[in-house]
Amino acid sequence: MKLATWNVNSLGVRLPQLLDWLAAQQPDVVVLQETKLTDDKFPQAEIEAAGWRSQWFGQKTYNGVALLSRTEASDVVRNIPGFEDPQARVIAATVDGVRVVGAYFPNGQAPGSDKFAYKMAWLDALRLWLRAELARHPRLVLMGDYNVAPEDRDVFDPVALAGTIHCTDEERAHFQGLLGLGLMDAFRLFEQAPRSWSWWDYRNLAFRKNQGLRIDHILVSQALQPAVTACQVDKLPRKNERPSDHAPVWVELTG
DNA sequence: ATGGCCTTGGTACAAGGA
Repeated sequence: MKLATWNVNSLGVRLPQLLDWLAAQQPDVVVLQETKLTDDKFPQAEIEAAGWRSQWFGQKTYNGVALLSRTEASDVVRNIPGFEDPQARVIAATVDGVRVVGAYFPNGQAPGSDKFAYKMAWLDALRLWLRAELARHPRLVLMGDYNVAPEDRDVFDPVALAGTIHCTDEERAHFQGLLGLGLMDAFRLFEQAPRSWSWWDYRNLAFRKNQGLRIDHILVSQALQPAVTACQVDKLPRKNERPSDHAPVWVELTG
């Protein structure tokens, strides 16, 4: 079973690239972030014609998430239950016995800002909800755009970017809090090339210079960890014409 | 050359992203 996450930075713009990638990679489950589409604009017909079912949850201009699957998804949840949020950031469902949580974590803009405070509150709510979700569904995967670089080795210039957004101690403590629920960073279960990133700024020739951050993650529950056989960032779509600034990340599970 | 952005809404350029 192959599960993937990709921040497409506008599904309206990136749909052809998504369909190409689905055809090439044949994932069983994909979560998307930053679809930037209201629900009436979601391209369900095109995705279904390619062979994937869809669940989606969007809004105008900003945010928006979706969950695509080969088989039908059940028990779909949109956003964090009990956390009032005008922003469409979470979609969760059960697919083939795995609880899949797809999330677009808030950016946070800058430490000390209102948006940073929202990010912290959102992260608190996410962790509380996931604790209960894990009790109900031991086989769980949390994947998406976390907007957190967990360690210095996930940052192209950790000295220059120390304490800046994605790299603050508060954000990293929240990431550790998720690990504290019994989740594992699937990417770090395997030997990886140094300077592996999932996002490169559109500016400054960042992709060509490989100056990026690893902020898109796949965390797997303890019950699933023995089943994980591979986890990789697929840099190829970042080389497309008009790419998303994020690359997809995927994980392979046996069974 | 030692730096160079992209998307949306809306039709100029501000806001947001990371």
